[in-house]
Amino acid sequence: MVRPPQDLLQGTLDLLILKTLSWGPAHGYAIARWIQQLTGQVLDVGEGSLYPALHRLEERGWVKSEWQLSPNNRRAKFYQLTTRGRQQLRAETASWTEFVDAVGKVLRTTTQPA
Amino acid sequence: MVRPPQDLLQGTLDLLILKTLSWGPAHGYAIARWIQQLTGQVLDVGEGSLYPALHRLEERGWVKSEWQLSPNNRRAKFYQLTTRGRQQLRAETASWTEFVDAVGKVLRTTTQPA
DNA sequence: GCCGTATACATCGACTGTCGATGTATGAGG
DNA sequence: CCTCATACATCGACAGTCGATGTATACGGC
Repeated sequence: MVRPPQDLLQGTLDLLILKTLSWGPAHGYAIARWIQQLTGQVLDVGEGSLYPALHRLEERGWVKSEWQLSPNNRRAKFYQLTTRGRQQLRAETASWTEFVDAVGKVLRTTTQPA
Repeated sequence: MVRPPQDLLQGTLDLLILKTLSWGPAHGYAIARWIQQLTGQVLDVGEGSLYPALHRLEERGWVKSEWQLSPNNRRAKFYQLTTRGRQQLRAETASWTEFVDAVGKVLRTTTQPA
C-alpha cells in the first residue's frame, strides 16, 4: 500500500479552499474542480472532505455563504472570503511556507547532525 | 486559535523519521531532537506521536529495532532502515515533492481559472 | 415527453493519526 | 542521595478524511 499525496492533504485543505476563494466567490463544486484542474489531477478534494471543511470555515467566520444561481441556471451556495478569512489566508500561507522550509531542511541534509 | 505548523505534521512524520534514519541508526529520543534542532524548533515531534509512528514503521517492515547501549551508557532501542524502508523513503520523498508542487501551483495562481 | 448525464448539495460511519498527560526507570553529577 | 536529563511507553480525547450514499434539478438528445 503506497502513500499517495492524498494522505498529505490533511491540514492543507483549509488553506487551499481559502486561497481558491481569494480569486472570488465560488460554490463548492467549482472549488473542487479548480483545485483538481490547477494541480493537474494531483490533488483530489473529495466532497466528503470539502463540505465539512466549508462548514467549518463558515463557522469560524472565515467565509460566508449565500444562495445564488450559477451561470448554468442552477441553485448553488456561493462562498466568499470575509475580512478575517483574508487574514487567516495570510497566516496559513506563512505557516505553510515555514513548514515546507522546515521539512525541506531535513530532506536536504545529507550528513548526520552533531 | 491559530493553526501552527504543528497541525501540518500529519502524514509527514513517517517521511521525516525515515529520512532521519537514513543518516544511520538512532533511537527515538535522538530522532526527535535531531528533527527539532535541524528545523530550528519549527517542528516539534511529540513523544506521543513519535513512538506510535516508530512502531508503525517497524510493523510495516520499513525499520527494524535492536536494544543497545547509547554513547552515554544507557539502554536504548536503536532503529535502522531496512531495504524496503529505503524504497519507501524514496517513494515518500517523491510524493512529498509532488504534493508541495501541487499546493504551490494553487498558492501562486493569482487569477481565477477558466 | 423521457432518459441519461453532469451539476450541486449534503450526511454518515469507519478509520487513522496526533496530542497532551502520565508513568516508569536509570545513569550522571553534584 | 537527590535531582536532572535521558529514554521508553501507553492512554484517552479529539479532529479530520474518505468512500459510500442520497437527493434534486437543468439540459441535451432522441
